[in-house]
Amino acid sequence: MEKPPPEPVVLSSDEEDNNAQDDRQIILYDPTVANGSGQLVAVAVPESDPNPIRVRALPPKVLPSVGAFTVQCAECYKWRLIPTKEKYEEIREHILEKPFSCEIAKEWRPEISCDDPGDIEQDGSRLWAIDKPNIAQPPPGWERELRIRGEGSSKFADVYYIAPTGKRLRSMVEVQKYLLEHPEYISQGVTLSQFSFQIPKPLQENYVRKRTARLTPLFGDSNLGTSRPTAVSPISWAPPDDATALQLGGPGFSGSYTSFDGTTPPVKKKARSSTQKPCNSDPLHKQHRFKIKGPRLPPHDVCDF
DNA sequence: GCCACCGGTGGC
DNA sequence: GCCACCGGTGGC
Repeated sequence: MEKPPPEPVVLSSDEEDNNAQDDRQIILYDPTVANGSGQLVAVAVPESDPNPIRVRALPPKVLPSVGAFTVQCAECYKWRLIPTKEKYEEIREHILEKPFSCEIAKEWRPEISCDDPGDIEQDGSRLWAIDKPNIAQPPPGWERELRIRGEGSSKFADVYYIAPTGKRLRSMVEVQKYLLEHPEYISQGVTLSQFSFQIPKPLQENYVRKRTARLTPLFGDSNLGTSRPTAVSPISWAPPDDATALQLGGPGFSGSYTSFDGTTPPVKKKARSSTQKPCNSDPLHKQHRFKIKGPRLPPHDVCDF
């Protein structure tokens, strides 16, 4: 085959970590747009944090966050960093009809061209995730916020819309309710079509914990209370191994892709004190942390604008 | 008391 | 398997 169909949207994020210089990133690209004109979009650092490189002072939490926005040129396939989140959203909104190219980047980098080296590469130092194309820009005054969850979560990320009043909305249902309660926005022209809670998909397959198998009727079914003593046998599940991670090189990928380093577990797995599961629904995952130990790549700080 | 974050499931 | 939704709670 010739050139792998390019990908559309990419997003990268830096992971902040207090004591570890773990800068992974998330980059998103959209394979669905692979119809010839591929382009990738990357996420840029939120204006609030002009200094993405540095780690926030105290947050003990430390979650990965979007560190940069990038988009792939449909012609040369190189990644171009997008200067702002707004610009990124603008590009992403029409990425299908209007593929991105280095030409467009001239808007903020007059000198740039396909002859220049890419701004960023997939080198394993960051997490990459595939963003969805054509997501409407948020209404004026509103902000669409993407929060990356920690590794091992049940979901990769969450999207929130921040209303002009500061109210955070986390689903279409909430948006609709909010709009109904604040007709002024509706009269301003705000509609549901301007919202999308689609989240990007991490390239690293194991970043998100697989959903625990629906009840496996191994030992009778939901036997409330009457759990068999013998029941739990962690063997039933085969953890993925490095091999899995490698296959990420995936389709349409130029350049090798390495899985993230498994050095610091951003994973927090705190056992929810009160909630004890009826029947050990998920022995495995909680016990053994299967981290992929990839060759830790040399710290490469890519995007830092 | 609030809310950022996470888990988990119902429904497709 | 994926996604939308939302309950619960730990930590402030």
